[in-house]
Amino acid sequence: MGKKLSLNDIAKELNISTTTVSIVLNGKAKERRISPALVEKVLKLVEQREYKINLVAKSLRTGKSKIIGLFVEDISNSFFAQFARQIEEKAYSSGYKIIYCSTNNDTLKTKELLQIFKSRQVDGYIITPPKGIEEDIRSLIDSDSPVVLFDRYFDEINTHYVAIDNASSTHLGIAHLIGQGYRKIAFITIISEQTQMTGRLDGYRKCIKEHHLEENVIEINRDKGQKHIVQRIKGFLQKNRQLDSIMFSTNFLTMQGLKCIKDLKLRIPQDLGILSFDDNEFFELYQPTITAIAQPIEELSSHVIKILLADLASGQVNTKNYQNIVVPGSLIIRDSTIKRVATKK
Amino acid sequence: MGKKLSLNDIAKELNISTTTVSIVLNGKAKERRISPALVEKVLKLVEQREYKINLVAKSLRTGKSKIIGLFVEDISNSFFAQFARQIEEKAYSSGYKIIYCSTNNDTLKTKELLQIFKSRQVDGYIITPPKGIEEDIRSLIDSDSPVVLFDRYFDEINTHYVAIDNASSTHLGIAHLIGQGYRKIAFITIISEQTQMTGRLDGYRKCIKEHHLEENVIEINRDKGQKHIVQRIKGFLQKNRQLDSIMFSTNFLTMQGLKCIKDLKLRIPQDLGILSFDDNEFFELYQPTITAIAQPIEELSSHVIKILLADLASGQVNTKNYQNIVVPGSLIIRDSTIKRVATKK
DNA sequence: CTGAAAGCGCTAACAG
DNA sequence: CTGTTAGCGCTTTCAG
Repeated sequence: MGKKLSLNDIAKELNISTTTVSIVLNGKAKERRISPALVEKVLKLVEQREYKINLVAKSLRTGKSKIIGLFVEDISNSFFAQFARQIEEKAYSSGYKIIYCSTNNDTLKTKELLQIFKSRQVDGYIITPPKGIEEDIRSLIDSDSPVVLFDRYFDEINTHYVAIDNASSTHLGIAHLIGQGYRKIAFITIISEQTQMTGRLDGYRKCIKEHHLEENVIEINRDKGQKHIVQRIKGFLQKNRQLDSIMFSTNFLTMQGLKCIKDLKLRIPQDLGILSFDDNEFFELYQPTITAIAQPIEELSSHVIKILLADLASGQVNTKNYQNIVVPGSLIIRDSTIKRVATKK
Repeated sequence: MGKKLSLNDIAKELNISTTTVSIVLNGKAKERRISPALVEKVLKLVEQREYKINLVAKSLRTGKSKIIGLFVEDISNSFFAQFARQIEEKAYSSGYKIIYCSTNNDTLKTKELLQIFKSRQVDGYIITPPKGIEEDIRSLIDSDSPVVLFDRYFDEINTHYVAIDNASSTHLGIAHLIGQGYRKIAFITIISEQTQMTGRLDGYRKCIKEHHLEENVIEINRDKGQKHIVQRIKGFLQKNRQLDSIMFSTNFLTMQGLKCIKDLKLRIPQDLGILSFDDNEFFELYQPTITAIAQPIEELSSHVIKILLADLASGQVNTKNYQNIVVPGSLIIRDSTIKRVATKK
């Protein structure tokens, strides 16, 4: 209760200057040659009085905060949640704290949030950018804040980024379907200009073309809500009975798709082979288990934090040498795409 | 690039004092009777120069931050993730930002984090507390920071809290099993002294006792990792073939349990009725669908934010009148506990 | 080996 | 109607 203890208070109590206390507390006693006896005394009183530094004042003075801002699209999505958790752990062990927020792919909200983080002197940023914030990213970099984009990026703007190779991973998946004898392969995705989505669509198209098959793509407006998505998928399935397999471009769509398939009483994989971009704990539990392209979250998060910490340590953005890291996804083959198990039991 | 613009800079440029600029920017022009002409001029320049306030300095001066700290046990758990997202939205629309972090139920980490938040002058706290931080919570309250505990609480300490009625909800679930003709009902839970867990166990015990049935509880050490959990559940199921149903005390355990049941090729609900505390998108998709106790996340988050904002608005903790809100869970009956569908097809 | 003094950018009394 | 002054709590030259 009452006033919080300040550096000054404890300095007064010892009849020394705040400077000295500050030096001791920042572990610079050696280099500033403070006598061990004094150091001892300071530390003791600090301990006793339970003095706690005021980080706001420190930030104001130093311009640093030891905080990394993490912007994910949606923290309630398991991919981002797991990513966030790993980043948090890794940052923590390097003395950085993470503060995160969901952008919901809302450009305006993201701009505001970015502004707030900036004026709180956040030291570095990890961002899954919504469209239209290229300028804000650039201005961040211009003001010497390290930024690593994640999951998606902008072709027109030079930054560090870490992402999965969406095209080749999708290609891998479609090739697997074809290898299993599927020929009428649809691709269900959301309307998006973002690289992670266009990459997936490109991978599908490329593979289909290479095998001289027919494209069948449906792009759904995600903003219209879950009901709309389910309706679209269901309608699509009903009107395209000739399809023998489907690839969903995200986790989320796969879940909705499975609901539809269940409602329509289609059998997997006999009536329909199913492949999901993004893995998920459920998919190995579902009956049948669902084949998926898994993103190496651990690897992605390691890259991201490594790049960011390097820039943070060097005190400046490594403009000469932007890291653009693209890692392959891995195909986890399960029962939903294996025709030969179709007739088991 | 270069120095950031400060209040002072823009004041100088207009040959007025920083005070005036500050007043204008804080919307107090009217009450301080600043001339509309001047206000206009200030606003215009601020716009033009893209001046952005330094919130760190503001916080240092005012002692406030317009930030709420949200401590959840694990952000990658869907229950907490959804909760976090709702809180975020609600706080946002009241001018507060959320910064969140996962405690992982780690007392030490939580203490550290709490300290950091405190010294960053976070205005209010929403916490799912790990054990052993009673004192820290108390000290927070003593320093006049509003705190709302969530999901669990401490009997010995007076605070606001919002939680589900664990005992009655579990009781409801067990009664449902009994109503369906199940008699040998086991309860699989984790070792924990926390109220949310003890409450669930109590509810089970009470209901079993009322019906003169035999208790069968297994408590698993969660800290030993996922493998250990699976082993324990599997071993338990193998050694207790007489069981006709199981209630899992959390989402997470249910998922692991379903894996075991699948491996052991037990049929749900014929061989084993399954009931989960905590619902989950997957449970309505699984074959068979899984009966669950759902927590009303929307309701919980509304209560939490309302209580917190009230204290925040009043500028002090409402010590006279702590809100202790306990809401009932709802039983969502699906196929996993319905014996009569056992022989379908 | 230690301290004085300046100042980070902002706001709030109090004076005009 | 507007400005002066002081100070939030800390770090950092620079001078002894």
